[in-house]
Amino acid sequence: MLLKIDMTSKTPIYVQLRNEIVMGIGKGEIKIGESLPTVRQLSQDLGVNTMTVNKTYSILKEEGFIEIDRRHGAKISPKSNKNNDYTNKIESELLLLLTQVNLKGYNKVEILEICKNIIENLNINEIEVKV
Amino acid sequence: MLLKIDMTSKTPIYVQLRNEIVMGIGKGEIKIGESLPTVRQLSQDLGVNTMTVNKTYSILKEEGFIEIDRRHGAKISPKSNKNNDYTNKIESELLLLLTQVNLKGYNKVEILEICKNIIENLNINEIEVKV
Amino acid sequence: MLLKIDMTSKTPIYVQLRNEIVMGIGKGEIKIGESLPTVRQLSQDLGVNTMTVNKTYSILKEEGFIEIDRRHGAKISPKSNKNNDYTNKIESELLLLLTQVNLKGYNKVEILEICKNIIENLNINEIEVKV
Amino acid sequence: MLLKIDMTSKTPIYVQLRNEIVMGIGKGEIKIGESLPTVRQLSQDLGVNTMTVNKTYSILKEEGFIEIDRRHGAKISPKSNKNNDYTNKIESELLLLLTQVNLKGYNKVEILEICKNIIENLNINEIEVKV
DNA sequence: GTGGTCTAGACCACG
DNA sequence: GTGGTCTAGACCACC
Repeated sequence: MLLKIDMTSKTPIYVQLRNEIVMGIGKGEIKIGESLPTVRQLSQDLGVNTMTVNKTYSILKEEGFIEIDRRHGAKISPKSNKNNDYTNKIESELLLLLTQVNLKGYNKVEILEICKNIIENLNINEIEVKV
Repeated sequence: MLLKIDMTSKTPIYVQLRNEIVMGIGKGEIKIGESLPTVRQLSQDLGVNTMTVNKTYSILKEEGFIEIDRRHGAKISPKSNKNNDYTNKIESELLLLLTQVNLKGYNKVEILEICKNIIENLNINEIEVKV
Repeated sequence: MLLKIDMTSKTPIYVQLRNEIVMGIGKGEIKIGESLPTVRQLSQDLGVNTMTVNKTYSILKEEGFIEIDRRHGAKISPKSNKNNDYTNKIESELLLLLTQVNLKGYNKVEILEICKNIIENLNINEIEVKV
Repeated sequence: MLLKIDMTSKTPIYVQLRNEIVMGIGKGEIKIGESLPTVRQLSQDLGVNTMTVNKTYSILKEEGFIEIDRRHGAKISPKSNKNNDYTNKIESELLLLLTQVNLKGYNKVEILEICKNIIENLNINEIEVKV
């Protein structure tokens, strides 16, 4: 999995890193049960502070994407509970996003098409097999 | 249009306000050509500084959602240009979001259903009529 | 001469109007010695305040582009003195503008080409004949 | 780089500052990759508010002249994308400016000479080497 | 340390 | 009347 960070982005580094890892899991580049690099390793590779990577891992753990095993570091979590709070939050973000697409001049059919295209390419099978 | 701000949120006030107004336009609560409250009025109503509201309006103007008419203040913009940069940005956010939904255990059909529900309730007709 | 005003522009109306008239003179759409509309007439046509048009005319007079004759209104001035102060001001604006073009990635040849194209289309002959 | 602000000018401080910095980059007084002073430092040196400098930096960032690196502050951007919207805007300003020079009594040859002089002294080579 | 956000006032340009 | 600019402080998020 290749992790790219833009130091000049407005988005905090720890958020970028979190997003990249989530995308990596989604794409199947890193599989359930596999380990993430150690905090020290990753921070060195990226040239960022260890605190930054640490914060990223804490968030991923909090969100249920990874589990932190004291002995073996951070592993991709096999659980994928449908968490209502979390899902609601994402749905409201989705609403905001699609509203903007709407206001930018796309009609319902076009917006649905955009969504379909994205959904088609989601790496869902791999995950379902594991679960 | 009811604008609610969470003072304890981590999200900056001016961003919350921007999002609320975009949603308000999307829902048709405020229509194209209508005026937004004056900076002073809104800042007083919300109990925030005028510069905060000012910044919100500047962003909305920059994004093309409103226009500032020197004579009559801020109005909802009738323009809805499909801007490629902007659309690409939103699409990548959409990808991230749907990946998360995916990882939370929803399959393709379910995710598509979520999108469909949201799209159904978008207030597109009203907007098209106005344009 | 067609004068177009954008009420939602960041540029003040009286400046837009001043610029449009200068361009009109430059293009030869209105010739030396001819009259501009009265303040009242123009303000009514454009749907702007008479003070606004008044301010535009004052500036044009100040800059030497028009002369205001109490009996016959505003006429395009036949004089075109090379005023050092004014020219210096324009040159520094020119420097700023060309510097930006430069920083946007155009080289000397390209920038010169841009200038040449614009200069070619200036309506200089008409003016020189009049003088 | 020496930055001079005219407190009595009609031009907003943040615009003056923006122009001065663009000129500084153009002249090669500050080179690509180098850092601008911190917001606090510069605001103190100039005797203006931090928010004023902040606004200047935001605009320069928006225009692509600088990048804000979370770790090291504001740096001169190596990018120099030819942006069509931006270029068109500058070209119409150029047309207005050259029309004024024209109306002030300069003929085509003289105007071209003025442009040539300015272009000659643009610090283009330095920039191209750096890129 | 950095930039980002925010406040409670104020004054100005514009129309 | 409107939005735009500015100040002198403050606190926060990030690294």
